[in-house]
Amino acid sequence: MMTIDQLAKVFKALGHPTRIKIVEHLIQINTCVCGEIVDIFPYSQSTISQHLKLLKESGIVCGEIEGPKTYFCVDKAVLNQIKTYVKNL
Amino acid sequence: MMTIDQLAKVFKALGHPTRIKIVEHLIQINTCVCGEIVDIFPYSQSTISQHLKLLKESGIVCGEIEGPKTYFCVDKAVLNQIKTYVKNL
DNA sequence: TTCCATTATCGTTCATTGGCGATTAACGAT
DNA sequence: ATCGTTAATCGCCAATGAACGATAATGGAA
Repeated sequence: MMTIDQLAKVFKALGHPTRIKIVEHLIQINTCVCGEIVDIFPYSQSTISQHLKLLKESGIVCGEIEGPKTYFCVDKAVLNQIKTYVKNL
Repeated sequence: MMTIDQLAKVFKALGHPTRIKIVEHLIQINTCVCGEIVDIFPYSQSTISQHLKLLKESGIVCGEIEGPKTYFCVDKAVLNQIKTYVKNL
């Protein structure tokens, strides 16, 4: 089970339109690199990188460094815990 | 359907442990006044009032003024929309 | 090894948040 | 009409967030 603090962190991470859209995109295409997200959104590379960092720190997203690239994806386990929590509210 | 911005607002409102607990409490007891919440949490009346204001502005909570008191409750319609959204993620 | 591509981090700026005490506003009861 | 109860608002402060450009760091390719 997630603690309230962990839950709050994830909700906080989702509390920004751009980050919601990033998560939706990650779910759709399963995995992608930072640059691809930068291309989609009208924000600078550093801003997107910062959003991804927040999402990672909350646990909802994980990133695997592979060479010079980092592959980001949604952590299904965490997502499922969020789903379960919200369902039982 | 809710817009991404509305969703983000609700998630942001839930992005604080105290506010999550307030919402959980409101769901359990259906409706209650501000003072009752102040009694439960170790924060001042003004702080709790501010949290409730944020929750109201996000739409997840509504408050009905009745005399000197305000009765707060969770907006089931909004909650259900959140549930639906999260389920379909 | 030198260059390019990719991402992370730093430093800055402005706005927002979270907490508090004090004050104000609104209403009921005396 | 005054007083007590209840909640909202104000002003303050320290901390965090969101955006940016610039810089650093890493690894592949030439």
